[in-house]
Formats: sequence, C-alpha cells, structure tokens
Amino acid sequence: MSGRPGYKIGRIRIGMEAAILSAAEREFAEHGFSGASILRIAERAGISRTNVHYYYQSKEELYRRVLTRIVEMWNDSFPEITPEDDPAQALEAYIRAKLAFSRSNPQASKIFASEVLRGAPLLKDYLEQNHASWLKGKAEVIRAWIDQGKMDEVDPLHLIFMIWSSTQHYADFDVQVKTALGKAEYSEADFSNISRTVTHIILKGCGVKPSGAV
Amino acid sequence: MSGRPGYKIGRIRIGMEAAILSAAEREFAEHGFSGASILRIAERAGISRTNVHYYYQSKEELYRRVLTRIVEMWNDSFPEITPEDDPAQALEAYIRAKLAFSRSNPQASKIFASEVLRGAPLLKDYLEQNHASWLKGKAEVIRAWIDQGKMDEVDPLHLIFMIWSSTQHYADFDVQVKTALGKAEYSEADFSNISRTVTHIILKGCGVKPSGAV
DNA sequence: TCCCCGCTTGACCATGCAGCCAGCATGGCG
DNA sequence: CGCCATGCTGGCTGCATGGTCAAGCGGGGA
Repeated sequence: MSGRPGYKIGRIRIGMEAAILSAAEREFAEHGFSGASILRIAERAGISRTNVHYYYQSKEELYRRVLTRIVEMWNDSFPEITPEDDPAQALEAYIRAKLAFSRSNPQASKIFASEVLRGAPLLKDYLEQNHASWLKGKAEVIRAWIDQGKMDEVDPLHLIFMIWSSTQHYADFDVQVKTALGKAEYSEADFSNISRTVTHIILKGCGVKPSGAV
Repeated sequence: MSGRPGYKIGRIRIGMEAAILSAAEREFAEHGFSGASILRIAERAGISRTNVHYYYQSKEELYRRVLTRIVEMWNDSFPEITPEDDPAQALEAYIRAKLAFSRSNPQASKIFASEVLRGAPLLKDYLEQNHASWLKGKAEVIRAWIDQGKMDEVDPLHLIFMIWSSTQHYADFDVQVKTALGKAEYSEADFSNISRTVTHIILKGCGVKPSGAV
C-alpha cells in the first residue's frame, strides 16, 4: 500500500486472475455455463483445479465475473449516436464497430448468446435495467432521424435488432458460416465482404444515402 | 406382425416416443445438451427416468433424434425459390415463412442455435453435406436475379445470412427482445411489426421493388 | 384361464464434478 | 537469517447424473 504502490500486494494475484478469466472465457464460450468444467479451466490456465477455487470461490462467481467483463467491454466498444448525426455515417460506423467486435471477441459474443439462450438467469437484471434503457436511447435517436425525414419510417427497435443479429451472427454461428464458406477461418476479404453487404442493405433499406465518399 | 397391422406392435411405443421427444425438445432448448437432464425430461413427460432409457438408450441418441427431427421440419417448412421468381415476392414469402417458423417452433430454433454455438459436433456432417449445398443453391438463384438486373449486386450468401439471423433472432434471443419490449410474450402486433420492418429493409436494401400490392 | 411379451420400475453402479480444508511452499521484508 | 502473509496443493466429501439389470406388471391372444 505504501512504497512502490501495488508492488507486493496481490502482485501474483493480478496475473493469475487475468489468466483464469481468459481461460474461463474460452471454456464458457465452448461449453456454456453448465457444460464448462473448472478442471478444464485450470488446465487451460496451466494451474491446478484447487487454485482456481483459491481465486474464485465458486463456478458461478467466476462466470459472473466473466459476464460483467463482457458487458463492460461492450459498453466501451460502440460509438454513441445523436439526433444531429448523419444517419448514414453513424449507422455505418456502428455496424463496423459491431462487426469488429464480433471479429476480435468472438468468445464474448458466444458467452452472451449462450447466456441469453438459456433464459439469461444471470443477466436478467442487466437486461431489465441497463440494456433496455440503452436500447431505448438508441431507438429515440433513430426516431428523431425519422421525424427529421432523414430516413424511412421503420421500427427503430427492430432496426437495431437487425443490426445486432446480423453482426452477432458471424461470431455466434461461425461454424455454420465457415462451413458454408468452405474455410477454417475468416479471411480479410470475407470481413470486408460482410461489412459491405450488411452496410449496403441496412443503409439502403432504411432509405439513407451512403455518406459522401464512394 | 400379422392380423390387424400395427395394432399391438409398439402401439404404446409410438405415443411414448412422441411424448419423450416433445419433452426432450423443451428440455434441450432450455438447457442445451450438457445442461439437460434425463430425469427432468422424464418428469416433463410424466414417466420414470428409467423408462426414457427404455426407448432411447443414451442421452446422445435422444438428442440426435431431436436434432434430425428439427432438420426435417426445417427442410419441409420453407418455400423453394427459382431464378424465374419475382425476387420481391419470393424474398418476402421466404422471410414470412422463416419468421413464422421462429414463432411456432422457438425450441427448434434454440436447440439448433445452441448446437451450432458449441461447435456443432453432431451437426458437422449435416452442415458440410446438406446445408452447405442447400445454401449454395439459394445463392445461385440470387446470383441469377442479380445477373438479370432484378436486384442490386449484393453478396448472395451474406444476404441469406442476414435473413437467417434477423428472423432467427426473435426465437433465440427472445428473452432479450421481450425484455426490451417490456412484455412477457410477443403479441400479434409485434410479429406484424417485425415482419414489416425486416421485409422492408431487406427488400429495399437489395434494390427490389415490393410486389405489386400496397 | 393362462401365458407371453411389451412395458415399467426400483435398486444399484460408476463417474465426473463443485466445493472445502488442513497443511505445505515460497519469497520478500524486517 | 527468520518470520509470515500470500500462494498453492492433495485429499476428502457430497451430490447429480448417465447407464444397467433383473425382476415385476398387465393386457390381449390362444
């Protein structure tokens, strides 16, 4: 606490917790909550099973930590939108950001999906409080754009869900998509393809002109 | 075997297997493969745990049966599309059908999603053989439409994925959506809203005119 | 009436897993 | 050099679960 701050106190702890969280993220993404095993998490992290319990008392506590971390990353990763924005630019930027997130954090996406799929017992609160009002905020901005005649009269909420689902899809259902593409991994070209197609359809579908550039 | 055919032989069996499959479908939809328990499946079906094993030797066998049933329903539920079709009508019909399926068979959707999410170990074969070529067929039709100038130049495969994901979303992520809507269940109005929004964005986004009707 | 066969069940077994505890290692600070 | 908090481990317990088996049940046909 004194001297070199944070030198001794939990120096190892910090590293271990990060390692465990990372291992847990992979494990939960591949097996879901009930399918995940603490033993495998330990093996992934290269430590003993008991040691996982030293840092996280219960499986659920560990899982909760993983979930909140994901939600935090989420909140930090997406651009704000305002009624004054140009819908074309704002939506395009948003789609790009969402897709980039699916690309760089596929596990996060999968864990979230798997949690919602099983009824979101541990995300109920978050969904009801933060997420619902977050969605409401976005929907109001889109509503404003519509009222300003900047875009077609579409249901804002369902537009958001369309963007959400079609970007999320490439992380959650990657096996299905990759099989269809006949590839083991996405290529750069695939991603620009996806980005172009989704952006094109969403923007044009909402009746907004693509931003000035080609 | 002789006499009144099918009278005695497995008369009960037929009913039991159906009851178990139905119970299993609900259980797997709510808990995924590893989270599902044969005991709970038995309780849902109102029979003893051992009796489930009498009809289905192993959990995996039961799960496989559920999966193949879903895939079969799938294959029967969606309209064919041909290069001669009007894209507007064909796509709209397709979206409607897909959405109707998500609505009436949310469990099927969820089970499929959950299986793909965990890497589709039991669907690999299906995905590689049937599903991939099915997608390819659809993509070729869309390609033809594009070449005929009936719609914009969009990547056919990703268009299909967009339709797929945005319709599937309302079954798989229903908790999230329902929370956002502030409802416990979808209403008729919600569904026509969804249908209208998705259809509008997809059709217009692809550059096809809505079919003759208003 | 009696027997056969499909159906049903309770008891049993093995396994994998989460969680706890008591004790051991270790490395930095006095 | 010795102390002690932090870190780490093996072993144990209890529980849920999948799966097997041998024995009972019951209804329809001979």
